[in-house]
Amino acid sequence: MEVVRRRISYNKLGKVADIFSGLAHPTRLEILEIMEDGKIYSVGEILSQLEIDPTLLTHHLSKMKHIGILKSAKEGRNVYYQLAMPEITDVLDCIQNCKIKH
Amino acid sequence: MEVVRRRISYNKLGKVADIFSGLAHPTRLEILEIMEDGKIYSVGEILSQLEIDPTLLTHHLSKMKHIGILKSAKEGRNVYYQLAMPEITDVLDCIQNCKIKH
DNA sequence: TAAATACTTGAAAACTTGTTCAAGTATAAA
DNA sequence: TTTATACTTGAACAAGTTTTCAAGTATTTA
Repeated sequence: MEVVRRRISYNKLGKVADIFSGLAHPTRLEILEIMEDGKIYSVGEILSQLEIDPTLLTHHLSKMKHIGILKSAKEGRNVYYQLAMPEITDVLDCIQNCKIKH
Repeated sequence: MEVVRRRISYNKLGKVADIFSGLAHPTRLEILEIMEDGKIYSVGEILSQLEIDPTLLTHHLSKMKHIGILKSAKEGRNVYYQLAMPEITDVLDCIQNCKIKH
């Protein structure tokens, strides 16, 4: 059997895998569900929609920011987060349409 | 700020997150790159294209099978794997087109 | 029937991630 | 200026994942 020429380097696959890791948690998907409209949300606004500890939310948000899924800006005493990878909304639409047995 | 009605249950988000976990490893993405043509591949054929230990490949394949990304069938002394979620090829196309800084 | 091939199993070790806790910083309001 | 609000930090622990190792099974070939 012939060896297939690799189209994507292992290194790039690693970066893509990191993005998938960023999506591989139900709370982070909930956060993306809130943010998928592309609007800006403060941590407090996100917090008010999730039943989760503020510290844990910060950890999830900073992970998503570090991966490049979200970006943030401080204004006064609030920190505002926003989607930084709008392509991800397509992935979310796909999830909304897809039928998973539950 | 009004509380948004959740469109997807936490439970379903958990299942979606499991699928993303299945994609969250460079070797598993390499496997999908091989399998994205929808054809059937034996473990040995996959092995010949990856520099990886057979045991580790089995572990990755069985994880992907368990999540529902792949399916398998035994024939003689070979085991053949195949994509079970063809939607995933769209995701791979998307990765191929997407520009990640490296 | 014995040996080789193709793959799997399950447990242990090594590593990574998720969660909680106790404190810390920056800004705004009293 | 003290106090409250909004959020972050980092360390400690728990939980999960990846990798390796030492067998093990099923099927075919010799």
